[in-house]
Amino acid sequence: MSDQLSRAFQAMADPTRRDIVARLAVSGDATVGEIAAPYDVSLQAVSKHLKVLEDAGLVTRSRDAQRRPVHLEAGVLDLMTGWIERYRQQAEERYARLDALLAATEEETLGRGAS
Amino acid sequence: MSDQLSRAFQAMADPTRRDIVARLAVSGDATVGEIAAPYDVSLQAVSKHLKVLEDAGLVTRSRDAQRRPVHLEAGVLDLMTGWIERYRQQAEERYARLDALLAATEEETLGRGAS
DNA sequence: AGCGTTGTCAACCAATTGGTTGAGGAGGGC
DNA sequence: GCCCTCCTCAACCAATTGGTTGACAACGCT
Repeated sequence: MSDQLSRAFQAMADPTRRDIVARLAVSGDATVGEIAAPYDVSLQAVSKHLKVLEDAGLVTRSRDAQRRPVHLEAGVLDLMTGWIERYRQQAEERYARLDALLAATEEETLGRGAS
Repeated sequence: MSDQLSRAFQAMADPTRRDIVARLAVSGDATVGEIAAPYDVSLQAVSKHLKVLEDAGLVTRSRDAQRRPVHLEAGVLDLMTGWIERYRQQAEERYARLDALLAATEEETLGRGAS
């Protein structure tokens, strides 16, 4: 689980963390306290979730006095969709080739049947 | 980790499982033995990985005598990219609004400065 | 019927995860 | 200077994960 893609997918595997990402996307930067407020867990637990998101590169934190505003970084999201889309496309191309092959075989069979 | 999206992201968080998905996308259906061959782990470990992928809906297995051909299902991949793209777009729209707001404020400030 | 091949199930193990509580550090406000 | 707010670090805990080995079920072949 050491590479970035693994950390990113791992981070997105938790509903709370996905929810945090969604809120940051919709509402923009927020402090840890604001992020933690809606959840029924300790602030420390949310802080851990943010650390997971940060280690995955999905989020950055700057310093503003004693506040630590959390900012969503879209780059890693693109990394994930890039990976997925790449292989989904490969699968589609393979299906297209398979269909073409089947169609060709079918045609050949029909041709022989007609001769 | 009970909902489908969580299971799907969790499944993709492991490099071995991602590699399996990639191979299925490129080369098409394969048996458990074929899938396990390149890896330096036991067949049982790979079987467990396939179970994770199956529980996530990323893969289906049919029965052909004692073989269990594994087939990639692209639907859940779309589910993942759909989620990600949705919120990435939300973030972009928010940035666009923010930029517009900043530009308007800047213009207003310049206008006042010139008066 | 017996054997080989293919794959799963079960029990176990070490490491990781997601949560808790308690302590403490970093900065502003009085 | 002292406190209050915001947040992180550390230690601990139960549950899950990714791996192992051993047993065995399903099926084709001869």
